[in-house]
Amino acid sequence: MIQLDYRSSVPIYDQLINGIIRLKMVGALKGGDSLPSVRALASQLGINPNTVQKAYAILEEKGIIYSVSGKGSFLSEDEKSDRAVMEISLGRFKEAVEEAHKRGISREALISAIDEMYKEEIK
Amino acid sequence: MIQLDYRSSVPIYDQLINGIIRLKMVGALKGGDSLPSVRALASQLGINPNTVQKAYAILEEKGIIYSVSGKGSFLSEDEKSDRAVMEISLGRFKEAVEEAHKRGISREALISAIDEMYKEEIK
DNA sequence: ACAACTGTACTAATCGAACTAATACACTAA
DNA sequence: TTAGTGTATTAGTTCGATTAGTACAGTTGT
Repeated sequence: MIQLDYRSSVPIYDQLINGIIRLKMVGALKGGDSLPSVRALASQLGINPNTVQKAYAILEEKGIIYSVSGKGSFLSEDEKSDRAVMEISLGRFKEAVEEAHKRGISREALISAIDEMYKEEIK
Repeated sequence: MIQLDYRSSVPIYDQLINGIIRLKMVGALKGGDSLPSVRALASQLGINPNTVQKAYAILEEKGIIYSVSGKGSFLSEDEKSDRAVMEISLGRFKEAVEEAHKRGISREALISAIDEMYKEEIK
């Protein structure tokens, strides 16, 4: 499920958005799957329904989910959605790369950091 | 100089900290160099002296600068400081790598993103 | 000694975004 | 009809960041 860190400065709705995107990236959620209702997810996580709705609204705006009044919210199935998800995930990484680049960190230092994280899979 | 984005959700004092670290990474500031006084930098940037002091206090805590009452604030010269700076810069990047890893993004996709940013230097 | 700087410390007030709370309405399905 | 869904709106709360003002101690140059 989605892990929330209430102490983090990252807004809850942002953590929700990231969580759902991640579940899709990992394959735990697929196109057409239904999401928990606004109220259900809110009570499950102990937060306000408005916060969930805000997250859903933003995800819908990005074309990653779609909502139908009276029925529920579902993950989009078109490939545009897939691209949006990858775009967002890579987008954050690119920001970090740009930041590192501005600081004069070498390409090799970055790749080392990556390999350190991915080493289990390299062998 | 240091660029501030007042619209950003990143606190001003954090932007200050990053800015100074970046100036050191790039070599614009070196060990022993004096920093602007708390009041001078504040008025130059149009912010409150307390905000600058907070940034300086945190930088001092990390060993990146040191302050002397009545004299001013200066960049540390020991290599421990250099390591701290690199640590912090790389630390943010590593977080991004971990995030991408959790999402199932491949090592190759990350390296492509890096090369895209560093392409001018590769040729 | 004095004036003009420096860093440091403290308290109070302000501001804004995030979040909560409560309610209402329209749609869908059993 | 009843119970679930999404959506919308308004008001209030909470908390961290920031500002504001003041004070004190050390340094430097005159």
